[in-house]
Amino acid sequence: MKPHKIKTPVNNSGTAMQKILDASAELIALKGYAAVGIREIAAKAEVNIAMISYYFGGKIGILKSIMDDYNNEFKSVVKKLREKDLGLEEGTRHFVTALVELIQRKENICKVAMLEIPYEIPEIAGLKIKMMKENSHLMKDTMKKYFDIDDPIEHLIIAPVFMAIIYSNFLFAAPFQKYLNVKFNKKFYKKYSEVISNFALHGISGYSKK
Amino acid sequence: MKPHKIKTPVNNSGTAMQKILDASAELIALKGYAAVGIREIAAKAEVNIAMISYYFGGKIGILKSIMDDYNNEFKSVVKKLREKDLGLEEGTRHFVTALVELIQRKENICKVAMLEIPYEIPEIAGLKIKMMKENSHLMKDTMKKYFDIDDPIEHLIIAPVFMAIIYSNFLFAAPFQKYLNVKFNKKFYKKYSEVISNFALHGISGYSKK
Amino acid sequence: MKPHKIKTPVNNSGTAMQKILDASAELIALKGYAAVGIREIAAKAEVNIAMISYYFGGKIGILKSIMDDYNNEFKSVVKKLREKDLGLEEGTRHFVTALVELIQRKENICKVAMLEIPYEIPEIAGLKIKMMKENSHLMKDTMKKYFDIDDPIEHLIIAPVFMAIIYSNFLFAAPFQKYLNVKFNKKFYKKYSEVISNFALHGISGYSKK
Amino acid sequence: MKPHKIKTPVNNSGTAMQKILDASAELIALKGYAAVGIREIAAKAEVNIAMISYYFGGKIGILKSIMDDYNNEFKSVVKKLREKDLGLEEGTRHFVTALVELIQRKENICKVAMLEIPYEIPEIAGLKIKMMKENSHLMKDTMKKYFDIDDPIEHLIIAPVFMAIIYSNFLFAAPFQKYLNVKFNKKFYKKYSEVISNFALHGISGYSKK
DNA sequence: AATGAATGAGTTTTCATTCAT
DNA sequence: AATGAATGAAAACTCATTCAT
Repeated sequence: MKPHKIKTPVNNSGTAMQKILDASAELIALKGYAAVGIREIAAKAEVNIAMISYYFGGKIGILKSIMDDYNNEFKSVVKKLREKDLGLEEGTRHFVTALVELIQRKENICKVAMLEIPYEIPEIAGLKIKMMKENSHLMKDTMKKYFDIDDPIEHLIIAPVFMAIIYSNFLFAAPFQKYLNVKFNKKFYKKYSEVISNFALHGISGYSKK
Repeated sequence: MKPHKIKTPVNNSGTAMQKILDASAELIALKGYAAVGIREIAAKAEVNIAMISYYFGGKIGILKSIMDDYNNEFKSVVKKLREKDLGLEEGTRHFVTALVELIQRKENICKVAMLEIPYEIPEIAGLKIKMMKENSHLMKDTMKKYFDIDDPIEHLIIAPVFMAIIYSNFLFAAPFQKYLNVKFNKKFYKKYSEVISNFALHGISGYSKK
Repeated sequence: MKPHKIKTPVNNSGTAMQKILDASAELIALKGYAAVGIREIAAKAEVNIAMISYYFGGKIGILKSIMDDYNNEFKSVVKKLREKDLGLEEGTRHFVTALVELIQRKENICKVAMLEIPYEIPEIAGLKIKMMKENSHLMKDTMKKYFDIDDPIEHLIIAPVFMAIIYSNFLFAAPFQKYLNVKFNKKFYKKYSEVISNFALHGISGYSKK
Repeated sequence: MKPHKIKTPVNNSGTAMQKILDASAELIALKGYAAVGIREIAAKAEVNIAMISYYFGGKIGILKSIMDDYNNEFKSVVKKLREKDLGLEEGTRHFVTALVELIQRKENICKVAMLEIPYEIPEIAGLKIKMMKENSHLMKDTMKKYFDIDDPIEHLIIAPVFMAIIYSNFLFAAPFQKYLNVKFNKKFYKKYSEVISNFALHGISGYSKK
């Protein structure tokens, strides 16, 4: 298993490389990594099957690429947020909005990065865990400023709750979009950001410092 | 593809059938349905490969079995809750507690049933959607009693949020249990039920009728 | 790459396993390991392709099996020879005869084991080197009894020379058998043993102790 | 398959062509023709993959080139030897020395030419057989002058024995050089030529005319 | 002369399933 | 009820070659 240097993705969106990434993200988001074959991907992307190995060094390279993409996007969101140094409420609303915007823009990428746990590549699995911990700490620090939460267990509960709320639509509704007679369009996601932010802020308020 | 009547599962837990189900649930929860092979299952369950086709009529039969199991459990939870006819707060706490208890008891079954969308068997996919809609309606009716929510879109947002909160640990923390130096034991899940209930009740309180 | 326990070869010669081994040895002896495909092997052996993975855990397992077979045979030859405790001349003749007999009996196995160096499986490559060293030592000890050879370099030259002589036909003539209008039959190999033995004994005589 | 005229090799050793040949010979000598891919060759030679088809008309062209090179070298050795018209002993020593020198100088070329039998290109396979026969006749004629060998079978045995002796190191020791704690350097090969010559002359002496 | 992208046939391996016993 | 052998299709991947630039 030789290490394949994944060619740096030039996002010229007509590119074979980009077409593969797009097709992959869509299919994997829908069916899961293992259930999608490279033939299917190649067919959807309208490229030759061999291109996948050529560009990504194998099927798993695609997943790696997607994860990297998401990680970069997510880091960028967090970084921008920190620079602004907002208060609790505004900070929460900005965070939610930015994340929802990201989800809208790269829905498939986000879904794949969230749900797939690539045990096959410990390198990525490790990266994912690392990010999770970082976010967990970030959230803990933020919350300590505003809330009376001492129990480490509660932190362990609340950080995932936040992520789950934000991703809720997208985990438990979006997959059934076509059966639900709804369109998850811009307008919807605007509303969504608001409702989610409200819910989160009220939800956490039980702990607010007197 | 002849229709195979799955043998009614006699839950004598030493049974080949039960061993297959247990092994399957664990593996599928971990890796996803498509990523698990029946050889792997047979090996873990310590039964002969051919037994799987024999008992379940094929790999997909296992998934069907798991889904059915979850559905029955979930229906039972809802039924019991309805019989009790509790108020909002107590009702919510009971619901959350019952669901968390179910997750503890049948973690793998729940995870598989939640996350796998078996497009391959429209019959099950349909069933899943049907259940989702039912629950959505149930939740909508309940909420209408207590809250000022008119916008159908908001309902569409809030129902998944509830599910997401309840499953949050389990989606965003449990898979990394061994990396997080935590034990998700009974004590943890007791706390978890409380925190989640509080969060949900506070979260929704923004809409509470004056 | 999971370690596959190669099923213990039951040499019932009608067996799928044996048919695969026979076909493989013949083809690999002719073309070399890398040049032979498992489809070709399966076709010649008249078994299903999947049987190769089933029995040998993959193409490389066949090579391993062949090497093991040869090693056992060779060890058996050496062991028997040692038990007899013969003098130089008789010992040499016996050794050559036994080896030539082995070559006749399992020509393809011998050729493959001699010429293929399975770098892909360090385990076997190592085994091969180990055997080579053992034989080298054995030969050195034997020769010290009868000959005046001190220079370690000369030992390093002479041991391979012996092997080369014995295998000469088989390396530089047998592959062209059909072009040479000869039949390498029993009668030929009887003569061959004699000539080789004579040649070796005379060849080494330059070093004989006065 | 159009006939490709291989560009006449200009042995300027920095040339892409020469780099390909060097890399190929080394790799093929190590692993065998079939086991080596042109990508591997191109990588080692540090040229673009397409260059191989460009210069050699395909992978097989490389092998052809190597074989031709060896054949020319070998013919040159034989020709020079004939011109000198030496006696048995001196002739043998010269022949061995010249061949060993050739092996030293072009080890990989020799090994490839000796061991690879390119059934895929009948043209080369035929050439190889033709050379083999010529050498065989040459040797037979030479030996008839000095030895009492009538039996054609014995000739068939002895010619390969000679080749095998000369190539012995190189077949049964050189591949394991790094495991044997030896350096096969100039000094070694000088000794080697001597020992081999002695061995051959003594070996054949059993047949010497009274 | 030289390159990187692209191709399609080829490779080995794995899959879920079925069969004979 | 239970097994180990066997199957054929499909999986991912690699190959030598060719093309446009």
